[in-house]
Amino acid sequence: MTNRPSYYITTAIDYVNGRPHLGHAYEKVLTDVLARYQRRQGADVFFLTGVDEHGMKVQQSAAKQGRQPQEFCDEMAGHFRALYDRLNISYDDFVRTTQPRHKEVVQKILQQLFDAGEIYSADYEGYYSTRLEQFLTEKDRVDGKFPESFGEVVFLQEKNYFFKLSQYQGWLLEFYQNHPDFIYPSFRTKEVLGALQEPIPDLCISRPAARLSWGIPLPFDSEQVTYVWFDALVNYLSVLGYERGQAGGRWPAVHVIGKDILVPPHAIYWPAMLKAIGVAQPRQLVVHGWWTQNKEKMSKSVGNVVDPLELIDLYGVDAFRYFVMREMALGYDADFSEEQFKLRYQSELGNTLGNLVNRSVSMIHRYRGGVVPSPMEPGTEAGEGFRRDVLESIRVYRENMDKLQLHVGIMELWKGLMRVNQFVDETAPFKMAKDEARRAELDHVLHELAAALELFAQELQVLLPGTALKMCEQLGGGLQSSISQELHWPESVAGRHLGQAQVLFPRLEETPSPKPA
RNA sequence: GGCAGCGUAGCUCAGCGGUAGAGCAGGGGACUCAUAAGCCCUUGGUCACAGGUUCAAAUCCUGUCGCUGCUACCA
Repeated sequence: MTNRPSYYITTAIDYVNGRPHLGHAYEKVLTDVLARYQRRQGADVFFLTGVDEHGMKVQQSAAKQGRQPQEFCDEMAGHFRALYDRLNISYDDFVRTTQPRHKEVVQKILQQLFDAGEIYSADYEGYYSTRLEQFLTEKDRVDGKFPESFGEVVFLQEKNYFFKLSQYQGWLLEFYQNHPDFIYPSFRTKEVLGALQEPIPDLCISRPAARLSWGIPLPFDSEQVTYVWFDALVNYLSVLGYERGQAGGRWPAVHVIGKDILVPPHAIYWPAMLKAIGVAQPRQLVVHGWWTQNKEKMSKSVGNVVDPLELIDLYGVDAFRYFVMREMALGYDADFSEEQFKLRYQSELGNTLGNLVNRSVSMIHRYRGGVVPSPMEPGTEAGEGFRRDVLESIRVYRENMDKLQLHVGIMELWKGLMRVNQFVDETAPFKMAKDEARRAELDHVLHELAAALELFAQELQVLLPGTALKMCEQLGGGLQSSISQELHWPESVAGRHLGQAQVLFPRLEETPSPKPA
């Protein structure tokens, strides 16, 4: 047993029908940063990500390639997992909806609800497009006819199962009125409340197995397979284990999702489902926005989809993590442009951070043989000011992280780094080095530099885990997995033997023009 | 149509009741430890527009315009 607070955080599970893109990568980095941040705060973090593998599109894609759905899923899941490993995502578990542990929980929940009379069967009839594999509504008609794009349209009558969602409308309304901070950013709550103004119909949760075979069979009707939400959403519970009304010990979760799956799935279906099975509501929904590319919507048809792997190959994992966290205000949309990426890389990572580490480590090597000297006794007013400014930037960074204002927090941290660069110039250790009489002063300045960098390295392991590790190697120390309550100036760096100076973020070469040898 | 978010320096954004801010980009300067990096100074905004509340409004209220998004009986 531990007395550390539990923190269960999840990403949306990605649908394996397509390759992962920038949006997928962003969401996982975001969740990873929050998870790592909480771990440093001392929380007992459990971080879940994974993939959604059932459904018509997967069934069709597999068939198109003449393969079994499971085989197809195995390959696609591999792509996602490979990307997340590449991104240094510190997930504790990777769920796949085709895993037995998941199917078992889905069936338990369906059976529980069926037994409780929360699920009923009904016949549905309507026009159905065989080409799109979906039912059509009257508004799909153009001039009284279904357009050519639907292909053959037939009138179908079939049996389906429904979840009594409509009876939770009043409860949902009240829930959101009483929990204005359940969704971050809170303005999204208004969208949910808006949706709840209209009557919500019961939720169809099944498909005849004859039409859709790639899914989890209903435990009470083998002719039917459950459809989308009772499969996908349940992943959040299934990895924790579930017995009637009893979620695993790490529940409730913080769900990180995109704005596209807030209403209705995560804001309406999921709370109602949890309520129906007697499980507590999630702790919070963190809803992020979308990336555009040079102000245009990213889409496969426009051909402006950004491949995260390409960027990582070119600039490194940490540069990618930095950019997506720094550029997007959590909850809002942001624009992706490689120009902007390069600017931030060069200026903020290369110059402000990388060069600072490099110049500091180099000076300690050059002037003190790579051993961090001891500071002077009670610092001067100016020296105290430096410490105070650095600590303040970290304090404000954390304050903003706590409020999920990640990009603001990062800006604050960089203000601190700039303060250190400023310190180098105002104390000019390279001038002190030429004057033997200023030996103690130089010792002090070099110590303060190492101490400041030590502080930043420890903070940066959340955002830039690889870089933080490199910084620690150069500083002759190691990463601390969790933080102490009070921020304090690390005098313990005195006496450390530094590692070799190494460039963290190499300058980007100009447009490669062939140079004569 | 309903609702929401945004509209602050060339660009990206912070500020959200008390004399307009940061980073980048542009211009100038002093330095040399360092990835021709860093530091200092500087150009640049009637805080979309119009009303209102207030001793005082980017900051609160109303309206207008612009951009974006969500939503309008897919079982």
